[in-house]
Amino acid sequence: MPQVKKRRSDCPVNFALEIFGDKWSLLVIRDLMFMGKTTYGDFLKGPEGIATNILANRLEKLETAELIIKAADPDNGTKFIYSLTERGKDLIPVMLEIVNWSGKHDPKTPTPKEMLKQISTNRQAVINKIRKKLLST
Amino acid sequence: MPQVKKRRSDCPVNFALEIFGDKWSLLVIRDLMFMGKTTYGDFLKGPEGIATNILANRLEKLETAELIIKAADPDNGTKFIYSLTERGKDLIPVMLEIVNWSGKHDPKTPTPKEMLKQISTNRQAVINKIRKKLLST
DNA sequence: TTTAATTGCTTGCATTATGCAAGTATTATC
DNA sequence: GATAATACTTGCATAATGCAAGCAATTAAA
Repeated sequence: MPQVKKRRSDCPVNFALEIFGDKWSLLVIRDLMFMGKTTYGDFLKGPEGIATNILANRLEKLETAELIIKAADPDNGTKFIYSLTERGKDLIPVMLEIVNWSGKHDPKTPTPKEMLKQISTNRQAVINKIRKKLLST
Repeated sequence: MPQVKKRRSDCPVNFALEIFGDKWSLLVIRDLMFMGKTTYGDFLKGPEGIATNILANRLEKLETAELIIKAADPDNGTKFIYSLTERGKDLIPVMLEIVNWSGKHDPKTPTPKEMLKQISTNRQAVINKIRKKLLST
């Protein structure tokens, strides 16, 4: 009998946490969403220094949850291209609000004030722009 | 020398994850933000079944991060009242986007369709309403 | 056509975090 | 003074994470 871990509750906050409630998953999403990264090696190079086994584990979990999808690189047989699914792209608003919150409360935030203003006052346009950029990948 | 854990990066997503990037912290925030809960015992009763030591640990961390504040209950010397700080209340947009995302992608979500529509089309009003309710606590 | 490099992992093991059950400290109530 | 309520703390087992090394498949170089 395949042991499927039963969910702790049906609360929507809990639903989300059971998928990406850890210190690494959203960093992979960030790299795909904002940084133009697409490969295992790309993610590994991030400033936080994720371990190889943790990265492999998160990629697998995110793929199982259908937030990302893995495809062979047609130009390079040793590589795989990861990209966001529609479900993954639907996290753009969540991610932007997180960026906004940190921009407001972290004195060391690197996010330009102009960008924070755009997110606050022009939300939908910013979302559309990011989505559009992701289309072409 | 007090060992302060150095941050992994200055990325705003990482900043947020280092504060509430785990499976429990946002559930405490949820209880304070949406459920009208205010005490240790309240949080303990939640449907997810948080362990007593984990709850104590998260309350301490959230207080250290100044997302919540702990105060003696003037009416009951055995109780403490926890509440959201301004910084904590600023997570309302993040939480609403999470609820929205889960509402869209979890077929078992308990959030009424009407509420999801309100969050999508009337965001600021919903945020204001929740903020106002929290004022009176 | 072997040889080396690139890429994406897996494995083993130490450390840390989580989960569970039980116990303690403080204040309030009887 | 004894009991209850509330908010924790502690000890220990299990699980997750972190680190270093190794491996397998494909590509590029000699």
